[in-house]
Amino acid sequence: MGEGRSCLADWLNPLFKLSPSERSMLEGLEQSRRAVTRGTVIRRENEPMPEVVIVRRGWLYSSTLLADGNRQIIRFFFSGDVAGLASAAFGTSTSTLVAVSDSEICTLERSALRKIFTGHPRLGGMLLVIAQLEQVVLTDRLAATGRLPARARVAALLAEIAAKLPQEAASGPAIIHLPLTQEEIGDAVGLTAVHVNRMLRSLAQDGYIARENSRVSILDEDGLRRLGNYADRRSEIEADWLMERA
Amino acid sequence: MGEGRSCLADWLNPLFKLSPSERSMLEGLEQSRRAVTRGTVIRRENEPMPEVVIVRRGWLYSSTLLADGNRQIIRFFFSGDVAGLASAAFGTSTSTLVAVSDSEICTLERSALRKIFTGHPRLGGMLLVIAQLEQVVLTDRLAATGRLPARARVAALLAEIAAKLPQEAASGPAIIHLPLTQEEIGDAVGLTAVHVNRMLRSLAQDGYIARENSRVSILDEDGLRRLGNYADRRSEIEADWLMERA
DNA sequence: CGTCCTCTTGACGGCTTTCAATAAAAGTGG
DNA sequence: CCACTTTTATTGAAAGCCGTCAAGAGGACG
Repeated sequence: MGEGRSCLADWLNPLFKLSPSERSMLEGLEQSRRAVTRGTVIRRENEPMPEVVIVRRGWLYSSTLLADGNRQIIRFFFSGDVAGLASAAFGTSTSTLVAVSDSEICTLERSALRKIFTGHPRLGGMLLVIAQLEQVVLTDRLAATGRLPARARVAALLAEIAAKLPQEAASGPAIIHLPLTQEEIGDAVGLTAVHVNRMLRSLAQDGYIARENSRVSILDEDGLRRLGNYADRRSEIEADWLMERA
Repeated sequence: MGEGRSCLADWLNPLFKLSPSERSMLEGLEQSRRAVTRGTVIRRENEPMPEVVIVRRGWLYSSTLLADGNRQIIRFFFSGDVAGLASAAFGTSTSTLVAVSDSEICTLERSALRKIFTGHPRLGGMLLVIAQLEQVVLTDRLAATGRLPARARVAALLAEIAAKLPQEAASGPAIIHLPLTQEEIGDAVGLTAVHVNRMLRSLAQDGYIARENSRVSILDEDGLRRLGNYADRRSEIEADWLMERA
């Protein structure tokens, strides 16, 4: 990772080979860091949202409330992810943003977007690429929610989290710390907490995972991916039209 | 609509007041028009996709296949919608694109994106705004699929189509021509064709709609919207950071 | 130590799917 | 334009998945 001063730059660089000026632009923008503790509500649905949020460290989710009071968790955000790009199009937040773990975020004024697009068109294009990646991931989630049975949906969620959450390097099976309640998992995949519990038990019985408190060992990551129809979309990005520096 | 030579420009102009040079740029890009008949597969999943597709007239949908053979219809595209922006980020199509009705589309080379971002940064920003709008709409669909019962999901779909499909101007209730099979409707909202049939009947019995063959009369559009938790996101766009011309 | 939240498990019920059969509509070839 | 075939729509019955309700256990926190 190189411990850059901009984690968005660290996220983009492997894909696009940022120029020094592009990198320094991003570093200049990611000024206002803020630490948030687990459970903190960073942004509430329908509140004014003047800034874009970038995750430096930790883990967030965004959710929305339906008229009947049900909640749907839209997606999770990990280190380097841009969490509030919707503010590019809407003045108010379209979803509630909550910290899953203790995290560090930084914010980026909307006006900075204009600077990016005018001063560094190629960075603007990258923002579009990011948006498209997010859209395809959302699409995968929609397909899973609409067409897969409960157990597969839970498997898909675990596969995604296992793939994106930085692991403590270790030899044995990957162990992820899951500070999500089963109700939150249910809100993410469209199930009740009770049924999430049953599906987790079922996945454990079949040897896909093992559980102890809020730690989950991923015993068969490939199996989870197959079950949940999971694809790593980030590795499929191919934006050659962006590669020539303008 | 003004019958401009670029329907993307017609789509954008009410929101952003395009400059003459921006408009002429878009008109220059939308060269290769093509007529497609109902049912035509414009792009197939995982095929190379070198272009962005814009809908000039008619109506498309995009879908994806899961490993178990199930299909999920992702979304519908209407006049002015940009159907293949994902090609900005991926070299291959992430979904299959099919014409619902006889339609006219035009395509835009990927290399044109670079011209847009470098020559007209503000247009680049608009593309990002479009992407965000699409994402929020997708989010609404995910919430409906994950959290609403069958009847409400069908209502949401009808509400969306009624809102976006250009109506034949008439005095009575809006009548939409629905050349979708009930299986396709089911693939869009995550239900079987059989159950879609029952839900349509139920909606008709309760006076929300009336049906005759493939025509659906929308008798209570507000009611459908309430049932389906439908929101017109396009009207919520607020991208003032884009308004100053660069 | 008590309270609250979360997890766990069982029993039951309802919504949705599956299976099946018929009717209606649309497409095809003569 | 008419038989013929294929697809789509419709409806009923039965089964299954998931939600609801309920009760108890285990932890976290004050």
